[in-house]
Amino acid sequence: MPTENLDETARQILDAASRRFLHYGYGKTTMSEIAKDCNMSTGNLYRYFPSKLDIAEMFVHVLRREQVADLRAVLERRDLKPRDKLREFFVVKFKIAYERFHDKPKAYELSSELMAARPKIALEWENAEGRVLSEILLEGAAEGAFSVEDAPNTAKILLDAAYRFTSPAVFHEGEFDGLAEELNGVIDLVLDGFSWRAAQGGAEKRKAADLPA
Amino acid sequence: MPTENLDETARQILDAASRRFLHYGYGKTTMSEIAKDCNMSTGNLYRYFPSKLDIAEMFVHVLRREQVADLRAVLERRDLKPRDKLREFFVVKFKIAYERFHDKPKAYELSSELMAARPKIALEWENAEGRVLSEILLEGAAEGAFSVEDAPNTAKILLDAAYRFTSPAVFHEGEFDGLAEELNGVIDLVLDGFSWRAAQGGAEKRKAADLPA
DNA sequence: GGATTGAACGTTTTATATAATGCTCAGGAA
DNA sequence: TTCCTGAGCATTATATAAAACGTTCAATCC
Repeated sequence: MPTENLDETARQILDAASRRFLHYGYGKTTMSEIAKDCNMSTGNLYRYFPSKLDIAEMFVHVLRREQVADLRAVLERRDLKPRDKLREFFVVKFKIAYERFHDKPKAYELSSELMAARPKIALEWENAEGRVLSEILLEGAAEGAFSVEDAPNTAKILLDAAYRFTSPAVFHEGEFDGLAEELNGVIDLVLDGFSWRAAQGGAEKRKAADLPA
Repeated sequence: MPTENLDETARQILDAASRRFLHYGYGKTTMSEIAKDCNMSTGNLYRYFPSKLDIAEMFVHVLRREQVADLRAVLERRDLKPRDKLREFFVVKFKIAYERFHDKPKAYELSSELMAARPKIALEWENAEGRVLSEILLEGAAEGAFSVEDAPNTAKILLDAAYRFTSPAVFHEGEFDGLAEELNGVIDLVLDGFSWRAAQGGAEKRKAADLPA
């Protein structure tokens, strides 16, 4: 997905659309409004974007790049050990989801509509986050703090375990503090799981023999 | 919530309503249809239920009692050790959510509408499940398999960690096997966490000193 | 007198008509 | 030739009218 190598006109269109998306929402901004903001005709918009939905896709692409950058910033902090980075990764992700939902309801609505129309781009985003998390895991493995057999898969499992705190479809009211505490509880348990695996000298595999016939 | 000590007429109403709810959905079944099925007037329905929504509430109450009974059956199995009960608890809960969503879409829709109108009853249900899970944890603690400081709170944390696999708002397609595998990955990690805590001889507390200033 | 009815009320849902929107493309401007 | 326009088309959204619905209660029945 290009976002720097955009024609200047395309950037102008994207900016105008973004302002209206944030203020009025996707459904309430029209192509002719965007065109008027840019002093051009509706037809000309289509020389830079195939459709209105593609403008929206580029818009959330920019938003999400910022989010992934915030998460990557956690990875690059020098003052945190891998275990603390792991916790901080999810705290930041939780805050992003919570604040987005509460402060930018229009952006949330836009994301929802886009996900419904373009399910695939949700996967790309998850993968980008998973890659950052994998790097944290590998760093921890290198230092002996974790014992990670398959970093991408472990990252996916961790993202699953924290899903409750990062899925925007879930938040309801001013329950931030309670949720944050529960998230820390999950992270505590997960970190203890890693401690156990590290102490065992390797990733534990579930033993099928333990299950009844 | 009473469900056995129901007037026979109330039971008749509930049965008629349930059939229509499952077949046509909540919105598409009318009070006059229910009344006609029971050979009575619409007015008479209100002598047994305060409103249509209360009939729906009783309907899902019955459904969910069955689900909690399925979960409690796991607790009472003699052939499973506590750790396996914990895994089985979540596998059963996952299957319930998945099959409900795929096989009984109308019941799912009904649940959603009821949750929107009566948010409190979702909490009751969660608490009922949490109680069963707490008992599994306490059993494990008694045998030394787990080290659990606060069983209800730990149960809540575990339910959070498995939220991805039990929230009906999440399922999309025939992704059952993949999700089941990920759920087992989460359980593996959680069980390793419990192993660590048991080995440490007590529930680990997160140390604030570990976090940077 | 206690149990039941069904017409009547205010509200919600649905059906319909009307306006607005996303997008295309033949033609004009640079 | 290259870039741009805006009227026109099919579709979607909005506004409005009509029907149906949940609920109540005075009248009716047993």
